[in-house]
Amino acid sequence: YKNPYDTTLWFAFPEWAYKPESSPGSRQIQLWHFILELLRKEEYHDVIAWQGDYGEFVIKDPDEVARLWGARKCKPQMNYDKLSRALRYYYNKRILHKTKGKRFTYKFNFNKLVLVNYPFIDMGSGRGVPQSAPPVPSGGTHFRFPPSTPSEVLSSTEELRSPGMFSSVGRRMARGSVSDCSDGTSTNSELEEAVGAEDRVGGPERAFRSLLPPRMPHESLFRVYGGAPNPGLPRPAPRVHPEPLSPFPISPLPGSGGLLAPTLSPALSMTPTPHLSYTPSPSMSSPMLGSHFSFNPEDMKHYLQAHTQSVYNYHLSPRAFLHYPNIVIPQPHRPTPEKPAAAHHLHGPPMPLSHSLSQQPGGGEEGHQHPSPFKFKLQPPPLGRKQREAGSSMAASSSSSSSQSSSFTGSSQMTNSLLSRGPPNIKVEPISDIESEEDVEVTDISEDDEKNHNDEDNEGDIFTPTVFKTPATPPIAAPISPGGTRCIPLKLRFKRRWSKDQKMEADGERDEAEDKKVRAEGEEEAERRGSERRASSELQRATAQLSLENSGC
DNA sequence: GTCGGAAATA
DNA sequence: TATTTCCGAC
Repeated sequence: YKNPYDTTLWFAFPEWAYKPESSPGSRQIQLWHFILELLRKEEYHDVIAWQGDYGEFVIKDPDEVARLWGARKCKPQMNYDKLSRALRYYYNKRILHKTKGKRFTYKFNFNKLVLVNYPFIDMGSGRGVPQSAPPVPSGGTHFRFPPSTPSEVLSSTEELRSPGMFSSVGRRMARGSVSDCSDGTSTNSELEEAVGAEDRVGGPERAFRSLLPPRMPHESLFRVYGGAPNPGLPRPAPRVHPEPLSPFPISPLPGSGGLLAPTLSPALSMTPTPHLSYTPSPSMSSPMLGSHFSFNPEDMKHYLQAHTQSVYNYHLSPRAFLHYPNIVIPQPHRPTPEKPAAAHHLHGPPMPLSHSLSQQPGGGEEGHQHPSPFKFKLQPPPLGRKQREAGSSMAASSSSSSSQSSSFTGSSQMTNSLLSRGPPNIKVEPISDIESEEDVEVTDISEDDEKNHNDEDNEGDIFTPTVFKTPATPPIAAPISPGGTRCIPLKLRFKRRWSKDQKMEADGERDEAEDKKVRAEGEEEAERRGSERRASSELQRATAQLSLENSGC
């Protein structure tokens, strides 16, 4: 799958990230996205709401949730039994786990998942928000799902147009987003009903508010995630009004940033280099988002605090913190000369750690030349199931480490291994540790572990922020590729690294994905300009297509 | 209520 | 691939 809108910006992301399915606003919304969507809307608080611990939510009205889900998926026969089965599948993926002893209560493994991808997500909009919910968890990588579908784009567009406003119409639409069959076929009636009920529930403010984490000052949040790498640079003031319609306050859509105002994006224009490395998606740089991450001390401070809190909340081991400082924004080794300078600015916020980053301090990669404390690394695409299986077998046979790496850390380890694999095995923490730390509430860790070891890596870790998983002792590995990476263009480097990994991992699919990435990267540079220009047209196109997509069930 | 295997589905 | 569907077990 390729992002039709902007090939340049997503070079660094794993293939899966670009799949429409991974995109919150996409037509093929995934259940967890949907749940998140409901959770952040006040209208549905009677049906499902955050409760208890950070990331924990209760389905107050299972039937209703099922109905909504069924409506969204155009599965009128949906019921809680089925929905819950789908939820249970998330256990293995580590997207969620069950809170034992509490009926209809589940908990997101935000640390690995949502936070990273949706740093802005509202964990408890207001009431009942788990204090523990780390508002800015990972901050991570700024990774955002690229807008894959026109619908997403549309939503983003709408956000711009009517930010924060909830007219009845708006609400309806919002609702529609939640449970919309798109073409309004059979499920509409239900939707309508719900809408009516919901309408009164929350005003615009609420919706708005809900976007922000309860404890995080808006300012800090926005800033934190802002895309302006340079503190000194002017930040686009525009603050985005998160749209209630979209599940995520800031949609990752390129549409928002890349499409709408690509040129404006600070990241792009101002810091070409960094943006390559650390700005995975256009959204980050998008001005409209207004949420640009800045690395200035204040922001960093906020960010760190938030993150720290979240870590503690998760019962993560302090080790996690150790890595923060190490996180570095990946400096794209762009052949470009400017890069170094830009790199400095980015101190990374303690970013997130997320999948895209690596924790290696020394990473040798690049960034290190600079004092900048943070480094980012790109995470390789998650292994596919095929790979998993294959990998497991391979791993078992080929390397001891592989098993662990594959299973457990997907992100962190993978990253390490792939990107900076000096030493072939980078392993780090035993899975058990990790899990215990991560899954604070998980009841069946043991079970999880077993299963997860295999599955986990692939899927669960996909979302996992590296930081959390970061091994206490990151492999210091080989920061630099044998070939004197520094001089080598980013593209080549990645390619080489990946190639290496591939060889080691022998992964067919993955390879392809990686190759694509590589290409994307390459293209990126070449096309970047074009893409920006293209963006507007793309947007239009996307919008136009929206109608088509909406017709579906 | 919850779990998870198995097969079907798109 | 991500559920959806069905269902037996605890």
